[in-house]
Amino acid sequence: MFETLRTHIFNRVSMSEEDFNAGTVLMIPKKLRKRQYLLQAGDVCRSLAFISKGCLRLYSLDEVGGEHILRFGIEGSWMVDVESFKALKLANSNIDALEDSELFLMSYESWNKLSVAVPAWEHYIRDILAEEYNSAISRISDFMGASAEERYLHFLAIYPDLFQRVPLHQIASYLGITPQSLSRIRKEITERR
Amino acid sequence: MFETLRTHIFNRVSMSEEDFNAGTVLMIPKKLRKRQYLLQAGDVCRSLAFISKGCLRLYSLDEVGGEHILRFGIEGSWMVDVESFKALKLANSNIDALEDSELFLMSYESWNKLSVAVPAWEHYIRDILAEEYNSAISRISDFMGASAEERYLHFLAIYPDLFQRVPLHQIASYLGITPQSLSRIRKEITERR
DNA sequence: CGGTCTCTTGACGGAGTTCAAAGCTAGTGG
DNA sequence: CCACTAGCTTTGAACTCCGTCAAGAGACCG
Repeated sequence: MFETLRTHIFNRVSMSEEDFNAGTVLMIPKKLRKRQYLLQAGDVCRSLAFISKGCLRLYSLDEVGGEHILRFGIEGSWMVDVESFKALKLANSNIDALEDSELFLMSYESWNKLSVAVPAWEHYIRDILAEEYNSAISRISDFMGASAEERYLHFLAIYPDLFQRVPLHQIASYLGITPQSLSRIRKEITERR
Repeated sequence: MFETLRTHIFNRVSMSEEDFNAGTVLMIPKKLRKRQYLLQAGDVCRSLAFISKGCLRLYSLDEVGGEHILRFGIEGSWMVDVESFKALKLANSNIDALEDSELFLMSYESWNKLSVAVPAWEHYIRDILAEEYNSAISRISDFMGASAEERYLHFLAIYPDLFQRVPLHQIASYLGITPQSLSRIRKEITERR
């Protein structure tokens, strides 16, 4: 049941089997259907979510209703609106499922207890946060120095199978370009080889 | 001596005076002159740096030698190459001073001891990391949805006095545009009022 | 002073957007 | 099981923001 999570943790930090179980007993399984919200802007993000199967996106809306995908989450990654979860503030972002998905939720309260009781879990989550921070930084770096085509190629490197799983216009949104532009970039790439 | 740091911490987490001191005794003061490196790409980032006075920048270089400023740090903020510090890897980024600056350094070893011994410090740093993560996310959001002018206005809102302290071309680099474009944007803004 | 660093302005070009239309695909209900 | 519709993708044409190249004017410091 927790195999994906076990692998994810043990690859990163050393943790005893008991410590691992101390965390997993606090987790609640949840299934999400395609298009179903995990979090809607205006609500409070009360849980950390580990994705054991499927694909989610975190996105915000601009003044004219356009969606900006800030992050994809696939099996083996965590999803949370950090800003909202940290202080139980109202969220500015939305999280929904791009495929039927299976999650394990850990509530704010459970997480606070766990992080005090089991330092290994605190370290694990801090590690994840640092990783996410780094990938955010390299994405900023990408926006500053790379063309849309280069960003698309980086995306393919980071999420090798995602372009076959999610619609093109979602990927375009993640890259910060229009679907039309991404369509042309794809054409350009295939024509070159 | 540690007044800026004291304010910064006590605004964020509750911490006893003893816990606070347990951290500050581990910190080493350091002065940096304008243009002096705190970290050079290829070295390892072995310290967290709290800026009590001055201004630093963290930047990377692209293939053609262009500088991309990923972050400014002013008095009351922390500077570190997270990727390098986390696992003592070789850094891809540079950190240097834009003004004569005063720092307090906490070494990797000190930080590890402290975070185990004093959970309040661990929470504090985790909090900072989450804040930085959020500001990285909102910067990405900016690159996706906002024009260069809007990004400049956001920059002014976040760093109200920085545009008087650092050269225009550094700000342009932070915004991901050329100095020429920023010059024109500024002109445009002043002409409109 | 003289050189380096910084900022401004102009002309031109290109990457990506916007608007519009049409073809394609997949899901849904009759 | 087919037909229909909504969502997705592609393509074209015109336009726009910003980058590039180039030149010159201040400002600061040794």
